[in-house]
Amino acid sequence: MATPPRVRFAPSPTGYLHIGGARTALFNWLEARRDHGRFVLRIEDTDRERSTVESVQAILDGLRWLGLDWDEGPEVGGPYAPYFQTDRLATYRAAADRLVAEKKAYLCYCTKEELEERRKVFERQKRPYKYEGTCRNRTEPVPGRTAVVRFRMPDSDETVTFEDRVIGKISKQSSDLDDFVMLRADGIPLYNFGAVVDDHGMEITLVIRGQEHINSTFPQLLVYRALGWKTPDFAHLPLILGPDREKLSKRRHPEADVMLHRKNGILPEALLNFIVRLGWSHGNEEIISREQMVQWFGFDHVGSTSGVWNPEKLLWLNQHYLKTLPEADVAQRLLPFLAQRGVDAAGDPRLPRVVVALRERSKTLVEMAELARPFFVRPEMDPKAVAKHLDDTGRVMLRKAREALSPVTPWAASGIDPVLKALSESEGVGMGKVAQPIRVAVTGSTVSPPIGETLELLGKDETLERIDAALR
RNA sequence: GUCCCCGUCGUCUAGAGGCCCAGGACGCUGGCCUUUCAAGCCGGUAACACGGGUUCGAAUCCCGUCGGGGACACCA
Repeated sequence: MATPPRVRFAPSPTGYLHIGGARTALFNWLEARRDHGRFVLRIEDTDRERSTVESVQAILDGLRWLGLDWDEGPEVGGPYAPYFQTDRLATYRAAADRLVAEKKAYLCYCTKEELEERRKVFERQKRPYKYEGTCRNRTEPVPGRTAVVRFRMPDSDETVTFEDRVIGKISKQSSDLDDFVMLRADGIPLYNFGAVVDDHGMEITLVIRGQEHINSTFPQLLVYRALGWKTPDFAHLPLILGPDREKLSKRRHPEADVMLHRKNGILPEALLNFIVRLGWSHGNEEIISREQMVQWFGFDHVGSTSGVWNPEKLLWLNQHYLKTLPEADVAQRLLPFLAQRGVDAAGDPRLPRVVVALRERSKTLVEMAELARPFFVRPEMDPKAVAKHLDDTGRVMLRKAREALSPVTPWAASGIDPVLKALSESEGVGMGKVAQPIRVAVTGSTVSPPIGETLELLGKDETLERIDAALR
């Protein structure tokens, strides 16, 4: 507690920001914000085959959309720069050289083909693969080959243990580990080495990551020890599972894409709220603002059981935020969704009122935009709605309604509703018989806010014109 | 297969030995409200994986079984 924590989110830029990554980033961010610490963003771009600059951008965009700002990292710099691993190769080389000199690591000349061959043999024998140490005691280079650097596991078996902030004590036998590759021949580090060198170099005090990394913690711990470095604390977060109960992955779960949710009209507030409750809780609280998260967050209430993605709850939260955020704010965010549907409502004074009228009937901005469209442009008519409500009797009622409506002034729900009510009474029919034909005539569908409100928002001229058009 | 982690309603979870014949939320569902669709309000449904211990007492501690997931690369 004495020194503020330094935490980091270290994604590899091999695709868009996914939900699991976003949640890891969020927990790191919360930990840093709560405790006046620093949130570092480091890009682990050491997989040159798959890393792309587009992915880096996609990840930064995703984090920004969620409002997870980083104190150090790409585009903002910081005292431990650079923050891209491929810009830090000299550091890894130096650490690796030292380990080799101290015989805690060694040069390995085995080829990938040879290793692949051995791996197959192990597989056939149904034994877990482990590097066999072919080069462990080699003293001379193999001509014509370049060497990778391997970590030398302890000769005698021992128990490697650490105290996880979420799970508690976790241990493993070192004999279950093998001499893993730390550095490729071209000097680019592999995860278990690069992460350690950087976490130490960047003075990270707490490593927060997903449970899929528990097993890689053990070799990393041995690297810290070999280098004589103090180890950070670890907190392994429970996994997020897809509906099939398997780890949420880009390959099989489209909902793993953070930006897909944005496209689907989900608000970042809702996504964050949903994600934070997957694995963390604060009593019975369900609706949790960003400020409250920062205030309440702590690892004592992070659970250790995996959570399943639950789209209905996300939608429920989304509607909650749609209903409670200031309407001007929601209106602003709705604009691009309207634009996609050919509606330019920017600056239209009715927009915030339309938002208020629609937010309790929309779960997403997409739904809201669709319901909002008829208020700004002539709608296409839903044939089923027309057939049902604008049949002969419907049209007769619509004509009468039009006559009753035309003298109404001023044009407001408070004046419109009594007129329609009176009509339904004089005709001896329910309000539905009166309102539905009008609703279909002006919005093209059977669903809209209360009829008086709908007509008021639409305006008198537009209302009467649409009724006339429907009557034609 | 080996190793690691996990196991409370369908789902997210509260629960840190008696407050629990288990609470909240989403979903589903009955009702109310109602001019549509919603929203809202009231009610219902549904869980401590199983078996042994420890204890006066266990969802909570220990062991085992079963189940689920994760990791086993010159990916991260």
